Amino acid sequence: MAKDKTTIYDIAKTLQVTPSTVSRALKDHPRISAKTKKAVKEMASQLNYQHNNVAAALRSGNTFILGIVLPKVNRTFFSSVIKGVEQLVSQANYRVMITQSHDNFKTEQANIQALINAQVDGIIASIAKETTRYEHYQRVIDQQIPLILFDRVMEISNASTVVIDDFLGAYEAVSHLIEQGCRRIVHFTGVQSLNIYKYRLRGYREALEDHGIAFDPALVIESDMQLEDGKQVMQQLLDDGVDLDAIFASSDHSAMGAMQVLKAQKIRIPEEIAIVGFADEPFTAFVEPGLSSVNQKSEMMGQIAAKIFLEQVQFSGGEYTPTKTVLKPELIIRASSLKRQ
Amino acid sequence: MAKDKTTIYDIAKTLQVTPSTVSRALKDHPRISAKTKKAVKEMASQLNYQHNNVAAALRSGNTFILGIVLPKVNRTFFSSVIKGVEQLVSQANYRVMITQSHDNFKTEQANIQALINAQVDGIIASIAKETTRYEHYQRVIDQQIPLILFDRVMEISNASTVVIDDFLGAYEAVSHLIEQGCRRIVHFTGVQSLNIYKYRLRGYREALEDHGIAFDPALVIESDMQLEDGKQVMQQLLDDGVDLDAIFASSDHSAMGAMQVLKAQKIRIPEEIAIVGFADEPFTAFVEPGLSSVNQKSEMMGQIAAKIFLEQVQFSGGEYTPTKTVLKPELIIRASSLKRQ
DNA sequence: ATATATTGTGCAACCGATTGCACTACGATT
DNA sequence: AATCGTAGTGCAATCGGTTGCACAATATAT
Repeated sequence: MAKDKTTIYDIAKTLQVTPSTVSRALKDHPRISAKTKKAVKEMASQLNYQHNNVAAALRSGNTFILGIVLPKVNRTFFSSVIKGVEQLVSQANYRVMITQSHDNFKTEQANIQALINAQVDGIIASIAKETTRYEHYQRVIDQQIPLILFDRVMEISNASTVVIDDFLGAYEAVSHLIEQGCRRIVHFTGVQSLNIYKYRLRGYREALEDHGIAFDPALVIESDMQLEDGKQVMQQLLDDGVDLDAIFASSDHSAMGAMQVLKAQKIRIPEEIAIVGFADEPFTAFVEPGLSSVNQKSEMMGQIAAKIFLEQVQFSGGEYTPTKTVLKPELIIRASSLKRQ
Repeated sequence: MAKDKTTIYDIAKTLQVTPSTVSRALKDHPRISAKTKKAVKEMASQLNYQHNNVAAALRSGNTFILGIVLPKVNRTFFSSVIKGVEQLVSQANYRVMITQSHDNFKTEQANIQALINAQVDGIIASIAKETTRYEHYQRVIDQQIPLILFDRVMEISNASTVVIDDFLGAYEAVSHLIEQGCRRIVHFTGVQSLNIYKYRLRGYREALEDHGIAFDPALVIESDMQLEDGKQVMQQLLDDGVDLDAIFASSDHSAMGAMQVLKAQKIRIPEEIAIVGFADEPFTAFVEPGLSSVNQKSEMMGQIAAKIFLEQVQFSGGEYTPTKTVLKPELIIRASSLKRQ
């Protein structure tokens, strides 16, 4: 029946001590006697006291909230990153505030601003597809808030980054296709303002050239990389009669779209056209044939981002030097690209 | 180069006015002259002023944060609900703080507690599988924080609820299977402490009986409803030589697991065994054959939950009467359950 | 027994915005 | 000319913990 919220003043009054003592007792301050602590804690639970983080944050300057900005939470990659982040920061009593940009620039800006206003102790972000400017991220830095970018990153001074080696992931995927005997490999790529798509394209190109296959710009198709885009692009390729024997898609969803079109046309996968996606979404294992893909070490990415945050926030002296981490991706080979056993 | 954060005091000082005026000017208080407002706003942006929500929240009592507690964000159902919630509350300037219980009771408790401590203005939650007690939710009510439960709900006085008619969803799914000629329909169900599984089981049973088919408890199998569980259960059914011609699974993942086992065994779907899942996850459309499923109106559920929250929070007078909303699910029929055209 | 640590608690300022109330000035009303 | 209304701003308390510093009491060292 706790109608009015109880404060440390209420506890202090009934116990005939000062609020400072109550505050310290609740936080297990070493200078408070065991007896007082016990009394305070008992009274606190008796009065149904709930610690007010807002008041504490105002005075202490720490909200113990870590802000996260990413395109969409329902993408397995991003939700795994969140999981990794949560695992680490929760041990340090931080809470996570997740926001989605839905790949929209304005929304991303608004989210960042909201997190700044909320006085979060740090921000971990992966930038939206539409984003090409970064004043909002600069503002984070200006406010001395630790900023860690992952996967989709930008060059922002004083921001740390965690990425996988997209070049390598693509290089290995394409090399694998070449080893399977493919020669006319189409590449589905995304908006080139994002580092990830740019580097994967480079990996694709270099793998081809290293294997003596000429790079053909006509085989590189840029789209929004969703399921529908994959379908459309694939249909267009077929309609145009483009000669191809494999697809390396920079997203599993677009690969899936292509796969659906091919299956509808009774074109055999991987015999006629082999496919490799990117992200290793769980559904890649469900579909028929299983979709080969590049695993991005999402959970580890989150853990590392979180670790950097914790280090930076616990780092008191002087200027913190941002770090750049590059993880090694892993090619997962499934039936969609396996021509021979 | 804004090293020290600027406050309304800084603005006040340079403009030779009081902080009260600055505060009002920034919020477009009607009593402040247009000239002053303009001057204040210009100075604010010049000094790179960032509104401190924490201070405002302490004084005003509103954090403008809505807490969300759900099992996992990477389930399409839940992320769609989030989307629905965000759409509505963002218009009212609320922000959302998402937490995941991972279906774990302790984590759920901790999350709720953290949200209470963060002084959120309301909580929207869907309970974890493990949860059977609800003191933590009671605490939310005790603190006068609006509480809205969705999908997986419990009877908590003064909490509003938003659910779909799980009974009906199951009833229609099973009726559909019966119409397709199925008679020995296995039901995959989950932990019975959750309303959703309980009601779906009832719908299953009633549909059978209404069509003159005896309910056979041996055909109802309880599991954790993940992909692996579906596989195991299916394998067990085959090993046991259970006679069945259809499966109605209370989750798409378990249905998918069963599907994988059946396909591996070259058992034809839907000819030999028809399947219907529940949740209408996107992958149900990807797989072969397409998995029939029951759509839960997730986005609408989120919107309604948000609407209730906003109404309750804007409701000033007296006691708020909690509402119970029941949405109508929609059976999506795909190839996995379609024996005849 | 005296000097020095150590323990346990209180005092009071503070974090930064909000807001009810008071007050001035000036135009409108009668 | 006196009264009233209203626009525009200031005053000061407040939200609820936190924390540096002070200080008394007790413990330890010399």
